[in-house]
Amino acid sequence: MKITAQEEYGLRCLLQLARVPKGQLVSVREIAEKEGLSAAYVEKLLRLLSRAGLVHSVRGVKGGYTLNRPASQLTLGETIQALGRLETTDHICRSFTGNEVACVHFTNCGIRSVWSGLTAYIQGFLNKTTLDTLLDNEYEVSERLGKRLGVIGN
Amino acid sequence: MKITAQEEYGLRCLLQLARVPKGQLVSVREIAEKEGLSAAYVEKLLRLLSRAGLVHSVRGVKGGYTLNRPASQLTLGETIQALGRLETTDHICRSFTGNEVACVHFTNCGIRSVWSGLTAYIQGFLNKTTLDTLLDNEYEVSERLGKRLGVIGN
DNA sequence: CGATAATATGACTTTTTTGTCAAGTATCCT
DNA sequence: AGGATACTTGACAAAAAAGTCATATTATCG
Repeated sequence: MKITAQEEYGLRCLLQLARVPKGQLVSVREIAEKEGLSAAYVEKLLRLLSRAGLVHSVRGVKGGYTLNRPASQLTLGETIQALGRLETTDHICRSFTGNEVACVHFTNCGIRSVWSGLTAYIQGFLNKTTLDTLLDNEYEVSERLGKRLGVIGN
Repeated sequence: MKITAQEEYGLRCLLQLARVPKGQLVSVREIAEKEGLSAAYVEKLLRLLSRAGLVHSVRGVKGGYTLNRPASQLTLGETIQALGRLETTDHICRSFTGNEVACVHFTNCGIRSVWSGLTAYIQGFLNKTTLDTLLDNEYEVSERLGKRLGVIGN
């Protein structure tokens, strides 16, 4: 149960786009520099986000990427889905079949209902969280840091 | 954001132990057969659970594995922790540093508080769920299957 | 005691996920 | 037009996770 690299880094790249004024293009190179990632990798991540329809690109000199919708209308859920996919129970049952063709617990599984409850909740959480919220948090954090110094929190 | 193979299969092996009367030993071979996994793999998974103190083993002919505590006192949280670890925010910050030594958002991160909220909730969910609950679910499922046939549900 | 049936362990192989590269296409600017 | 700057893409390389193997150790039973 963990957050994958693609999810984490992809989200960060998306937030870089969310930080600039609406419609302004940001180049891969800029993002790569700000995030401390290679340009090639950022490119790959943005491609994933682009395929999912969260961002779009403009080619050529002065080109770059931009969000397709304002950050207030982009959810963490969609983002994760685009970058790594929060597995559905169905998906889990299909993946973990051991050496058999189908899961041995197919007709009688006590785990399934728990995973399905868990993923539904996580979905709820992620779908309710919009990207502008993350930026707001950020703002609050720097506010606090301005006053009392060095506290990291959890 | 997904359930890893170790978590899923490890949990299933643990449930095999939870299904037999208290103190009764179950051999790796038995579990492997019932779960459709290789004996070597089951061995590895049980070792993880054993290191974490959830089960213990008895060697030699007639040996096998058994739970250290009744299923009602074993939580999903502990199990996941033993098998794959639900990452803490701290852990996330340390892993995802890109090409830098430390995360570029270290002092001002809007993502961190969201991940930390999310993992805390998931923890809550997992820690409240005990293994006997999973077995109860299973029982209910087979009850239902006994009456009306073929329904899988999500 | 010796054969057998178990667990124990660390090294190894395979597969998946991460991340990079190189070659291509579009656009802008002079 | 031609050079520079950006995105596009699929193949490749590296690293991590999953899964296997060979060998050692322990206990029971005849």
